[in-house]
Amino acid sequence: MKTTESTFTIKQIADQTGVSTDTIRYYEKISLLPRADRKDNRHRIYRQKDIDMIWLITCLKKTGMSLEEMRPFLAVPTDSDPAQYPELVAKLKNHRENIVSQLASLQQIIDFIDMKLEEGRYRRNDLDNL
Amino acid sequence: MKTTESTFTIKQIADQTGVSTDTIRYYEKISLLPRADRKDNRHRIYRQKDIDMIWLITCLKKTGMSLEEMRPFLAVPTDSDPAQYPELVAKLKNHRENIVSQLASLQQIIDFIDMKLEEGRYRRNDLDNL
DNA sequence: TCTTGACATGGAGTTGACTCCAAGTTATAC
DNA sequence: GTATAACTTGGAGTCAACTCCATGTCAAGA
Repeated sequence: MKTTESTFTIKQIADQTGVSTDTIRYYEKISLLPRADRKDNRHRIYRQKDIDMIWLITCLKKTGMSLEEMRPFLAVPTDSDPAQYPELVAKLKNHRENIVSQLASLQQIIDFIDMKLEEGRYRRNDLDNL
Repeated sequence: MKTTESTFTIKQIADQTGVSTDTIRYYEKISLLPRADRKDNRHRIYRQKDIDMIWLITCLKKTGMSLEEMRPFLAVPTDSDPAQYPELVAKLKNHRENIVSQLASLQQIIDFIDMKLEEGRYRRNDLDNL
């Protein structure tokens, strides 16, 4: 009872994800993305899971992860049992810690911004309170 | 009743902040940091506020902000009234929004990691739940 | 059939952010 | 007084991550 999954062109997923077609092809070239399926005319075709993967890349990028560092994360089959990949589990845990401490830093910056924005009466050593 | 503030060498603040001396000089060269005061022997001297500023740079960098983008943030005198800088207030508000949405994305990744780590029984379409 | 447009490929060029280097200065240790 | 170490400067080199370009293919419309 499998419904036919809708497919997209490279331009369409570029528009959807905000990542340029050149960049998507670049990600494929460096094997960050798997080689996309092709139509008879050699044009790439994409499915929802490809969009998810590009979204994950942009999201990890925002956390300061380099393309090289995120390779192992992208290599996990999305329907797999993580217990099968102990090294990856360690990496995930480690990056989780990085993100958590980053969250704390971000929160501090937001606090600083809020203080700057909302309280003109604090005139001294705002940065000290970071 | 002003106590003499302690000063540091470039090497010392490099060690304290985890930013290399070359990078600190580079930040000064591109005027991201103000020109540091010099001793008689032309060596740079730093104070606590300089360390705070470098800390702020690394923190903003982690939020995905480029060096160029953070210039206006660094230009605020730390003892100033933000109401005097309406453009900066707008930029701060805008970046605050960016960070908040980034926090949400990070939280989603953490949820994804936790799911991967803690629940081997979810075998299908984990990414769909992002 | 000819043109147009969206795609393909390989490779060169660009940009931001360092990172390294050579040559010079100054203070301290021997 | 000379060697060593810690700094100075200007500028060149490196690297990741694109971004652009020339050239070519293919399908559809006039």
